[in-house]
Amino acid sequence: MVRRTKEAALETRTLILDTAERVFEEKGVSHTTLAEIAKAAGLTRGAIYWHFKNKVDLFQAMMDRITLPMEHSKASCGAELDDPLAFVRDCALSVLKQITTDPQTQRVFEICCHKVEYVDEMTQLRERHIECRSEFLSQLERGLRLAAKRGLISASVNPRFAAVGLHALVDGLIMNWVLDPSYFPLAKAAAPMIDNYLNSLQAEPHPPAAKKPPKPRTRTA
Amino acid sequence: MVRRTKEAALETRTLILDTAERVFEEKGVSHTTLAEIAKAAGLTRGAIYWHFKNKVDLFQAMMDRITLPMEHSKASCGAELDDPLAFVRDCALSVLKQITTDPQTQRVFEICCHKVEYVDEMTQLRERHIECRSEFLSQLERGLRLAAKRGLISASVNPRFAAVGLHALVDGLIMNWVLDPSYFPLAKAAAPMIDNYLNSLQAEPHPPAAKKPPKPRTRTA
DNA sequence: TCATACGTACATTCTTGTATGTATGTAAAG
DNA sequence: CTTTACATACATACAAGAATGTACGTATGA
Repeated sequence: MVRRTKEAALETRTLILDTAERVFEEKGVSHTTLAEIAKAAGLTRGAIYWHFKNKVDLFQAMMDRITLPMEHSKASCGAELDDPLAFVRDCALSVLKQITTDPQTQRVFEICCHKVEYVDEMTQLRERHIECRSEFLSQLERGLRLAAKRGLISASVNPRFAAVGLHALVDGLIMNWVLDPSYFPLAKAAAPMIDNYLNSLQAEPHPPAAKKPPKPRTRTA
Repeated sequence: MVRRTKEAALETRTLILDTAERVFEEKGVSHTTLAEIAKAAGLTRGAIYWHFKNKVDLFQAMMDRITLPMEHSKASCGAELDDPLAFVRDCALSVLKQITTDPQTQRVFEICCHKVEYVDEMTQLRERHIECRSEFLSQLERGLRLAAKRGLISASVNPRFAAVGLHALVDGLIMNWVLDPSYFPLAKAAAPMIDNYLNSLQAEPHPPAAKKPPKPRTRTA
């Protein structure tokens, strides 16, 4: 079963990536051997070593299929000028939408959240994640700052921290849903939750919800 | 250098756990060999195998030092009756406080967030995490439900979803701060952010912040 | 004297990287 | 249009190291 044409080779490459995705999710990246991936794909290690330098290279390629499109999609945007809050809302909901609708995104998120250790060469992936977060945050902050300037949100909110909070909310929702999709219906609850957060930015600050807490208490996250 | 007394043996055990914490954080759990831990502790694998069954057992013991106290601290509580919102606020802030003040908690969080793969025997740790989350959520939901009954928050909010959102916010703040503590000053920003979220529950719902988004957009988290 | 608390030695089992084999597509030469 | 030569796309085989679990040795405290 030797494939020779360009297209067939690319099919093989894709098959390896798809298979790696499944095996990585099942066994974890570092507990997965290239022999396992090869066997699951009906190939041998030789095929994998032909298309990829080693396991890390294969993993990066697998990640790139998801992250590269996400990073490139931020090119064309000036829409925040029309309605800054709608822009911010759209930013938050679009990523939630992709997670809840695309199974491949779900698998890859599950892998990079719970099935890989960020050490050695994997640390660059972590730094890339940080960079992405930084850009995403800038988007939100820009929108919120514009909204503040136009009086769409309360003047008392710090756009930077509001953006950090919104991102934390989105991130937390994703993380907890990936951890267990039966936890709550993310697809349906996403929009109201985001809207609720954005509403809180429009409201004038209330008196603090609580006075000095009587005694510190410890809880688990 | 052979230690014999009970106390000395317990010291050795603690030394192993402390060392494992450091090495796990540096190299990742599955890339760390017991020989490395032993060497870093000035011992041999024999000592580790005496105190622990294997690497997984050692890891569990290391986790228990943090998680067991957190789980047991939920025993005595009826304080939510006085001021439910203060109770909720306290729940959220106490866990944030522990993370920002205790270096050991920071290390262990860093490990279980980015330096371990949840497969095989590690999956039970994941399920335990889910259980903890569930109980934490129940605490929040109970408090919010009580607050709703007393008219302390808007009747239009769903206590369950409000609790999920608050937990997602706390979780997201922790995750993003652990990922890079220089990202934002969690210790100082925590309280205002939580208060802002709780305020949003008191406010009557505004008209939606945005009408139909013009076109879907994709962003990275 | 016996259980404890380790250190040491060994056999076995993966896993990796690489070297090598091989069959097919492809393109230039005749 | 064939033949020849080379690159492609894999499969196979091999060597080397690393990690694990266990068996065993040993010295000390009770």
